[in-house]
Amino acid sequence: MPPSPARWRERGLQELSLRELAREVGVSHGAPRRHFPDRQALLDALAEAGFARLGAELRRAVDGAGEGFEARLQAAAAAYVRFATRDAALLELMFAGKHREASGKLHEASNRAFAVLLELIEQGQAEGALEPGPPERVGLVLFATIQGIAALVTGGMVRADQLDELVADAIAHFLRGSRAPA
Amino acid sequence: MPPSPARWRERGLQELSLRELAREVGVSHGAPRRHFPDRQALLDALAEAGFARLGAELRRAVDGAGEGFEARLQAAAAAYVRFATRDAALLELMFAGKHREASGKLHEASNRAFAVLLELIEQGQAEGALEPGPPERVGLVLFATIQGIAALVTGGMVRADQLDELVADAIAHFLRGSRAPA
DNA sequence: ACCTGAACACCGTTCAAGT
DNA sequence: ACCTGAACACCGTTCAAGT
Repeated sequence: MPPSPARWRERGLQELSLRELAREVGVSHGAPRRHFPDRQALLDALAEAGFARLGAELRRAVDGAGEGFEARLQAAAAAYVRFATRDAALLELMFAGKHREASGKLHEASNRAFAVLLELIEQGQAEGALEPGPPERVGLVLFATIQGIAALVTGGMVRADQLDELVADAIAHFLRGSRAPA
Repeated sequence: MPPSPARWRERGLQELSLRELAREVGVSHGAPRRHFPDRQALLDALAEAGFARLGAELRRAVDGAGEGFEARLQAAAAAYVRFATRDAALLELMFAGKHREASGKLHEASNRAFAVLLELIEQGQAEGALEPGPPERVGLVLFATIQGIAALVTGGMVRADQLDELVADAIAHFLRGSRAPA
């Protein structure tokens, strides 16, 4: 029995088969080659679409969370982790793409998605909740933490229903460590 | 040209081929089946060995860092991230194994490796550097951060030479957030 | 311009047969 | 007990041929 389409979402976009895809669309196995020169090109296109969707979800979360920095940060982190756990295979693909010298268009798509987070960091700095400095650098530990939480969930070390609480804990912990030790 | 064995280490243990492996060892392609019933069994065995090595490296790092909690924590975090970036493909395999209901032996191996970190958390709690509570829970955000940093490096978003500084920053930040707000 | 379908070199897995 | 090698059903990729 071939892996159902749903299996690709939850775990293992790597094992997506071009031939099976073509079969499902009802076209010959050579046809996709006209649109995607090779298998990797298809995966890159999926990753690019993934970044666009991630960016849109982050934007929506931030915009819907009011004006306060902390609420916006919580919302963004929750949205990111939700995306990461719902589409773990896709996120893996998106990161793997960056790793092997992102194809340019892929890199742009990624930058657009992360722009939302950088704006958020800048707001936090303006409000004095985060230390000053280049936003990319200041946000790095924060982003690593969020990404790591997502990894714990997709890795099965944390149950999905503990997710929101863990994210809230992590954000609160992070902000506590960011306050000037005045 | 077949992927060289070195390629498996750095990126993509998933694409390890049983047939190629057998060819390199100079044995027929059916032979490995006697030792590993299927491909996943081989990957599980590799993951199990990976946990054993990770545990040993963590133990060595902690033991070689003196008695102080903070120095030990820094050493353990650095060792973990070093392992994660040097053998990214192996770590991915180790986590993927946990995800699909670890085969028992794999779970045990993982627990042995992480026992080093739990002991460390307990020391931190005893010294008052970390909040009280179940070590598994207290260490979760910390572990997520370390794991996330490793992901940033293997994902190419942070250069390897920035790694040590980033880890030190993250640990310092975390400990600052852990102090009682007295 | 786009699709088809045979062909090639690879897989993992199964299994009868050898020693 | 362990290995061999043919067989089966799958891949990705290439390419001449069709419309």
